Amino acid sequence: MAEPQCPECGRINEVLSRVGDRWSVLVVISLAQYGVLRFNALKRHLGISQRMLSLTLRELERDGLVSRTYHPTIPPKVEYALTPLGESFREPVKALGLWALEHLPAIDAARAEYDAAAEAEKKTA
Amino acid sequence: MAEPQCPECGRINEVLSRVGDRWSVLVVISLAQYGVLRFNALKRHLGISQRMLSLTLRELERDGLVSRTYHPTIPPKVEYALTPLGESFREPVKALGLWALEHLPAIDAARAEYDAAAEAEKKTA
DNA sequence: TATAGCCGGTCACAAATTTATACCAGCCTT
DNA sequence: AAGGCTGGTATAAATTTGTGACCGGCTATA
Repeated sequence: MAEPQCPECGRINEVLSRVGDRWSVLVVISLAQYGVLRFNALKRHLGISQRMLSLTLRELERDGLVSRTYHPTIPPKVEYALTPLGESFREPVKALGLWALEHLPAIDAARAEYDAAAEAEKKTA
Repeated sequence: MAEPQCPECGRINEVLSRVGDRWSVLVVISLAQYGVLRFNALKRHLGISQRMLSLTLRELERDGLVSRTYHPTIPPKVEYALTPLGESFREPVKALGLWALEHLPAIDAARAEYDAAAEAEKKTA
């Protein structure tokens, strides 16, 4: 892949490839909603595999969006919460989520139409 | 992967997995900025591979966010632009892009700190 | 007392996705 | 005649993602 002509695109790309994947977005949404969540609570809530949750949380922690607190109780607890940087990510993420929920029907309709047209095309050919 | 306990997460996940990947976001940002762009202009602008641009544009077209106009001139031209649905996606995407540009330094700093701590940890162990 | 389960992970492996590379046909410039 | 531009596609390699088993330490159930 060549370098982008547009340097901003490179930088946006860079940060989106870090925190822009859908698991990260969903983790941030969930933490924003509940404040604090434990590992397995997140896992059940999102329907994510242990491995991906583990990786996603470590990356989010590394990027400073999420804090990890280990409680050496019995049984041990690990709590995850948003940092101030993570909180600042809530706004754009919320906007994205709302748009997603609002326009999902329109997208589904567009998809169906496109697929129907493609199908008709195929029969013509 | 199990079903999510949270049905909203499932639906947000669904739509984000369609239009939430970073190439789609960057294409929308670019089209929002320039209005109309040709295939190779987008390619050079974003630094994306031909294949991924081709796939991304076809998905965006299928989901009704982008329109594709073929001009059978010599040499042939293919122009891409945002549809009204795509236009409505500008706002949340712009918020995301701005957040990305604004907080990239903070993320880089958090990363550096995390990595330094991990490095120190390793030496201790 | 065995057996099973929750806790927060990790490990090895398989499957899916992304990327790089080469190629296509048609026309234009050098 | 050689190479470049147009908008792509085909193939293969590299990377990312997901699956299932396993870990030690504890507890509740039968």
